[in-house]
Amino acid sequence: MSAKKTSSAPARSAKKAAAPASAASTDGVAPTDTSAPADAAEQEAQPLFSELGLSEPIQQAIDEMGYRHPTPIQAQAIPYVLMGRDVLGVAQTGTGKTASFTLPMLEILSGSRARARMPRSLILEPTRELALQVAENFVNYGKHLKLTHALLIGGESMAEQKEVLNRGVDVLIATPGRLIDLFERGGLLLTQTKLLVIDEADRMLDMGFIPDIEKIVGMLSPLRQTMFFSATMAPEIRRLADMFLRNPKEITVSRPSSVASTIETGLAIVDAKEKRRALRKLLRASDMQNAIVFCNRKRDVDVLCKSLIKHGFSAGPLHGDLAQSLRFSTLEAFKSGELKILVCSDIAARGIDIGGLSHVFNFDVPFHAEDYVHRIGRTGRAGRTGHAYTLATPDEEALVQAIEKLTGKPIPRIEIPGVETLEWSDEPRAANGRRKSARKGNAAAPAPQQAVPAPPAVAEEAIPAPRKSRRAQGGNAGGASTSTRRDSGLLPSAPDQPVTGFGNDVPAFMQLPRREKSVIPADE
DNA sequence: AAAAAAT
Repeated sequence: MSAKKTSSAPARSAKKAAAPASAASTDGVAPTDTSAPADAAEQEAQPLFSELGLSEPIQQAIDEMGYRHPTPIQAQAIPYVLMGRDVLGVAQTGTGKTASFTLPMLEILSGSRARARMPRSLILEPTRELALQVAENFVNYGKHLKLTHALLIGGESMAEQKEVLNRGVDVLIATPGRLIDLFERGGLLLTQTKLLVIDEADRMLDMGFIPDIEKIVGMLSPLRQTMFFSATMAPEIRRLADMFLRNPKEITVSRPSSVASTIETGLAIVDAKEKRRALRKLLRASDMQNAIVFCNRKRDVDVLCKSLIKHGFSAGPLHGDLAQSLRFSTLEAFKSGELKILVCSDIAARGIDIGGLSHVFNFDVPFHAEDYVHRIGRTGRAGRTGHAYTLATPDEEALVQAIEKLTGKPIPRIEIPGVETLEWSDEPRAANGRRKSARKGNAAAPAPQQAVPAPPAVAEEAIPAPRKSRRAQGGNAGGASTSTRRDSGLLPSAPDQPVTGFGNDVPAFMQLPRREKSVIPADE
């Protein structure tokens, strides 16, 4: 999204506060070579939006937003989407991914009008914030078109959303939960939805949304065009793509800039009780424009944010337990520059695109190493130098090692003046407590299972046996009328299926419920 | 362990 991003920052700054317009590559497109000077001849060689086949109203909106050159994923994906092809995009936020589907979708949809309750296109996003971001994109690029959109997300009045749906929308942007909810209440028909976007598929997977997504895709016509985006192509994601897409054009774009070259990192080991003070020192020491501070827990977000405000910082909280209206207004205030510090959970670790972020602070070391990469990836975009500092406590060596192993390089240790720097502790720490319960589990598991009277092999065969015998009964010509009726209602068919195994004569002990669960001592 | 998403 470098073209989009770099020009969106000044656009915002015009509205509100000062975003540093220091970017060397202000008009930059291909982020692959950030060191190259913005040479005039080179610029000529870059593709132009006007060559992509978008119609006048859309082109005009692009012009007005100050973009001339598409990013690599935009240049590659837009023509294929316009052709009606499915697209599999391996790209993350920061590459211009969103516009690579919103622009051609607007083009395709601009031909006709929506009908009541039947959205013509659907975009699935993992978080509400991302859904809002996509909606903004539609508003911006679609301002010279008469297309309607609806944002279908949780935490907001359903009545209003239903109202909009009833009038008919061209674009439906949704998080999975609310969409399914509304569908099940009958407020929505997806049979006419011929364009589908599944965004951030890898994150949907992490968040356990895939069953929901499968359900939603099942509501759509198989005669649809699908665009599927993911930052990674793990085997599981590949499997999903194969399931949802037909003959897709696969487009892979690399990260806008390598993390290493544009992000200056640092890590300080401090006492847990000193973390808030250490963070304040860091915040005051750095020439910070705006910063995100990540915490691992929602309640720590609240506590830390309050503390920062008390110490005179311009800070606002963001996590999933806050009211939706507050989530959006806080994010807006941060984007506009009104708020300098966003204290948040991992809700904002991925995807959210905030231009010109100068600093990221990890108040806690993230539990998963990949989250570290996602978190610090919020800064150092578009060729600018970003800063990412992490506070660790002495017992978090393992977490930090995991990060350093993943990124392939150590995080330079830093000292914070006035705060004592500690060493990693060599105490076995929490592992002790866990080993205790593990031992308990290991010792408990085999013994009670052997205590179950029937050997497992027999017990498993015993399960289908009663069903078979009942089925055989139902097939009996002169069976009792009541049981015949009941059985014919319960059992699918094949009354003449041959009786196997024990037939009607099932030994009584085998019909007893299996007991092994109750045998395991409940001492946890 | 935590976070996200439906009420």
